[in-house]
This record gives sequence, structure tokens and C-alpha cells, in this order.
Amino acid sequence: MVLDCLSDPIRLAIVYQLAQQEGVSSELCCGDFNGLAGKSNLAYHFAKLRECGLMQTRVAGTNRFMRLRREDLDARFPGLLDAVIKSAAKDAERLQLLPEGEVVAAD
Amino acid sequence: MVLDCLSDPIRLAIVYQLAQQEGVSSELCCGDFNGLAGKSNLAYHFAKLRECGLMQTRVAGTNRFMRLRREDLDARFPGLLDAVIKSAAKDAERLQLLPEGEVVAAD
DNA sequence: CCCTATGTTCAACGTTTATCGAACTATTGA
DNA sequence: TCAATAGTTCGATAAACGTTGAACATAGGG
Repeated sequence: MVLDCLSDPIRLAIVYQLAQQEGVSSELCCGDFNGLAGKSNLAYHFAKLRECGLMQTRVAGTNRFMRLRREDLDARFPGLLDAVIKSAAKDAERLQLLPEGEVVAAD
Repeated sequence: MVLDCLSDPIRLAIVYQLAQQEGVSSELCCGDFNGLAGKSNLAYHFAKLRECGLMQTRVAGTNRFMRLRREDLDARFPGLLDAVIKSAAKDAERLQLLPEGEVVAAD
């Protein structure tokens, strides 16, 4: 179930952004992901991520703040989250570097 | 793509059995997985696993021997395969131990 | 040379999935 | 109180997925 959840590009991006917040506020609210998809689509993905235990939601007024369930995940799937995030980081690097290289060359 | 591949229970079982062969022959042939699904269904899953670079096929006579592409995977997704296999092992343990406990108690 | 065993390919199917817009709930601020 | 903001829920739709059986290819043994 967790692997299936992580295999969707939008959900992986959500998890990745949440992981980058670890050590800072550890939290992001729904609106912070508006660039990834429409609101109703995001709510769908949030529900899936919650269902399989990947994240947790805290309601504060009209906002919902979400965070990774890092400890539970590391206990049940040791090393998995780190490996996935590290791979996602490598991909993000590649995807950012390659187009820049072409744009600069075309200038 | 790799995560999507690993998120199917049959493909995960295939990868898991292949991982257990590492250090022994490192290979299994199609027929060794007949318990998991029908032949044509297995061929479909084999193709998916090959497509995303998880395994490799060697043809020998009327048999096809498959092996994990461990080195390539560890290079591109460090720690991922190990984490997934370790988690699968924990699950296999749970699934085997729980029923046995009840059978022994009912004896 | 045929027959069997091993796998793949193809077409069909039912199910699940992601996506969208519209309607809805609830909270905040004027 | 009214309007705006932040999210969720629902229904519909199109695409992708897993599964199956039948037909096909190919190698090995009698």
C-alpha cells in the first residue's frame, strides 16, 4: 500500500516537499501544494497518503497542516522513506539541470 | 516507474524471491513462480519488471532465467531495493508466524 | 518427425485510478 | 451578518491496470 502510494508522481512530490520541511516547521498546509494539481485532486491524494499512514493532518482554523509520519514509517519500513526521498532528490536534480543546460545553450 | 512496479503484490513477490537467490544461483526461471499466478499473467509481470530495469532475462534452451539487476538499481536508487526487500521480509514473517501460532494452539 | 514442455503475444473483460467541476462545510475578517 | 477563503465530498469520465484464455513460437526428447 505504501509503495503504491509513493508510485504516483503527485503524491511523491507531496512527500518530497514534506520531507524537505523536516527540521524546519515539519509542516505544510494544503495550499502550499496548489502548484501540483487542482484542489479537489489534491484532497484525493491527501486522503490516500493519510490512509496508508504516510502523513498526518492537524486542523487549525480554516487551514490543515500536514506532516510526514516519519517515526512510524521508519519503524515499520526501515530505510524505505530515506531511500525514496534520496532517489527523488536525484531525479529533481536531473530534471532541473538538464533543461537549464539546453536553455543556456540556446541563448 | 520502479515504485509502481514494486507496488504490485505479485511483482513484489517475484523480486523478493529473486533477492533470496542472490549469493546462491542468483537466478530463477519462469516456472519457479507458477504458484503466484497463471503463465500469461506472469509473462505480463515479467515484462513490466524488465521494462523498468528491475530484472534481466537470459534465454537458455526452452527456459528463461531471470535475475535482479542489483548493481544498476543500487547505483540509481541507493538503498531502495534493500529497504523494500527488508520490509517484504518482515511482512512475510508476520504472515507466516501469526497463522502458525493459532494452528499450534488448536492442536 | 511429431509431441510435449516452456514461455510469449494478443484480444477481451471488468476493475481500479486519476482528474475535473460543482456543490458543500466551516472559519475568518469586514 | 455577509462575503471571502480553505478544504472536502460527490458524480462523472477517460485512461490505465491486472487477469484470463486461446493462439502462437521454439527447443528438446521419444
